[in-house]
Amino acid sequence: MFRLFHAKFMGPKLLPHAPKPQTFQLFPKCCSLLFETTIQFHAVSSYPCEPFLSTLILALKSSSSVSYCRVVHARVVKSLDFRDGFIGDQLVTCYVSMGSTPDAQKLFDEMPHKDFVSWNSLVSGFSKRGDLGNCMSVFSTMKSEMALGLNELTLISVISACASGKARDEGCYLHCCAVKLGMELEVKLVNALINMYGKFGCVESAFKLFWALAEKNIVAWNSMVAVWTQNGIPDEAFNYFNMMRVSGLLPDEATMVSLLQVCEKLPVGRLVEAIHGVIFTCGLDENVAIATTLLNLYSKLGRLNSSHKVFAEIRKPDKVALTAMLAGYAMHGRGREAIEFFERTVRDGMEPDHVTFTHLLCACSHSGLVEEGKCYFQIMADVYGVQPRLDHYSCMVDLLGRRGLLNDAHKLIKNMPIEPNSGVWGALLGACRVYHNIDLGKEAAENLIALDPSDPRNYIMLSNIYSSAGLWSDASKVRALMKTKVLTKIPGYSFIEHGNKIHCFVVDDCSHPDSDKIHMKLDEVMRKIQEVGFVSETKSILHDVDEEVKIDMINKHSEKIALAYGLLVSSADMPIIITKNLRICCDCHNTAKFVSLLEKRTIIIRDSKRFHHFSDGLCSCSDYW
DNA sequence: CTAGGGTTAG
Repeated sequence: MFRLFHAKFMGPKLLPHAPKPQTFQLFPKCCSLLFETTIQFHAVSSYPCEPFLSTLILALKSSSSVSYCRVVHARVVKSLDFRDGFIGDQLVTCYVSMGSTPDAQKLFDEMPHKDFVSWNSLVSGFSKRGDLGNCMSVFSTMKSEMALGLNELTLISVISACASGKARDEGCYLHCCAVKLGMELEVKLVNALINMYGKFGCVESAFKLFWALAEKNIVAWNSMVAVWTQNGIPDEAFNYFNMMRVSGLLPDEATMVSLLQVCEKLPVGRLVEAIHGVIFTCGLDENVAIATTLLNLYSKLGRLNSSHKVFAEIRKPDKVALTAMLAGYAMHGRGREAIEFFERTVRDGMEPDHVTFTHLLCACSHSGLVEEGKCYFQIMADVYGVQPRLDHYSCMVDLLGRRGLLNDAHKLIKNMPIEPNSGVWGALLGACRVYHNIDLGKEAAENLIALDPSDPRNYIMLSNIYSSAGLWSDASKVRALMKTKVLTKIPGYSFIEHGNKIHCFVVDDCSHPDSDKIHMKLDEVMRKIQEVGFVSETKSILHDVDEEVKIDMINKHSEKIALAYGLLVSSADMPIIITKNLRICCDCHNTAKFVSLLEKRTIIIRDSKRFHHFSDGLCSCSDYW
């Protein structure tokens, strides 16, 4: 009976139709049924059926159930020995990927004939879970126990673990190992090293390794494009992309994803459109990963409509794509739409995870949907089994803080089961600034400074809090402290794209060729809006100077200059899109509202936090930001 | 019929 089943299931002719692991994932019931059937077959027959078991184990991997793993394990122990080693390796991989380290270690220790694959199953398992400690310790045991020396693939696994774990010393040590073993020209290994050095910020080392490679394949080129991207050097990323094309290689998924990510740092819409074109010519327009990156990028560049279009063309959006769309709504302050989208996709079978909830909560907070946010925070754990992480707490503190529920936010932080990070305290501080709560603001700022004493923004914010309360001497003490630590304020920049160029302005900027015209336009606009009731909001100015001087200072903010330039050069039917590296201030926010009404223009300002769409005197953020 | 992670997406 079993023979028949076995032959039918695994027979060579029918093999292409044999269920793949993914199938089991989709049909958990099928999966468990299959387990039961197998166990029964085994009960009546001791026929060794390794291939069948290995298929089963593949299914196990996607079931993420340790108990199923143990059931199969028990059967294996009963009916087979480990002479082959094959099943044992598979089971080790299973246990490790499920996070059941003791099971994996125990089985591994019991296996009599460990080969490279056995060792590597363990090493790569730990590496994949980001468990650098176990990964390294297994690696060193392996190194001392295996007389044969080390295998290239094992090294690659450990190198990857160091890359994601930011373990510099270990990483350099592994590079030495590789050199010692004469593997410094093996493409796969070198690519892993390039990636690692890129993650460490050692662009130079990555560069040297790449150019020493005799055979530069597509992955090597992609790795270098990624290195430039991750280290914020867009020019070189494009440069390497072009060199890659000259060398005759066709860009693939990874190339395009990295290249698109470079554009995130650049406020250049036109460039994205050009890359979008390349994606089409390379026949990559149906690729989900690329489409997701593109969707995300358009959102970040202020073009939610374009995001929408890209999303609509994804034939079968996966969880990542759906979350990217949700993030788009959140980023643009479309709370209601985000909730509707979330509910709809969950109804259609999406299983939300911690990232999904981060964006959903973020959407609630940016739209002031306090009750909804609280509710989702609750059911996230209760219904979906997603335990709140730091990001979720930041969102919740932000949500409560925006509404002025500062004590609730403070209580939430105090009751956190995990140590709050800068995101959490930063959210509280932001709220304290808006609602002028000095005591809590001080506490938040002090915690922030303790967490990162080298970040100038924390001092600036503390100083801001004191200034807005009129406590000038405290404010100047903080600024003096900054000076002794040689910390300087990050200057604010505003960018605007026009005529194939990016125009960048700082505060009180007069360096633009058309500077005179821009400042005349700015004066004109400010006068116009003051005539219809605009009043300057100078609370955020931290210096102890006369009101008039303050107004003069605030009127020279970089976003106002960029806005004046936008009004000067762009056609009336186009939105004015401005990018700012810091948060927009209250006064500039008000200015944009008035200008959108008086000049009948759509103004989109992307600051370091989010987007503001101004039209008809209103902002999409409903003054929550 | 089967085996071990080079790059990239929320």
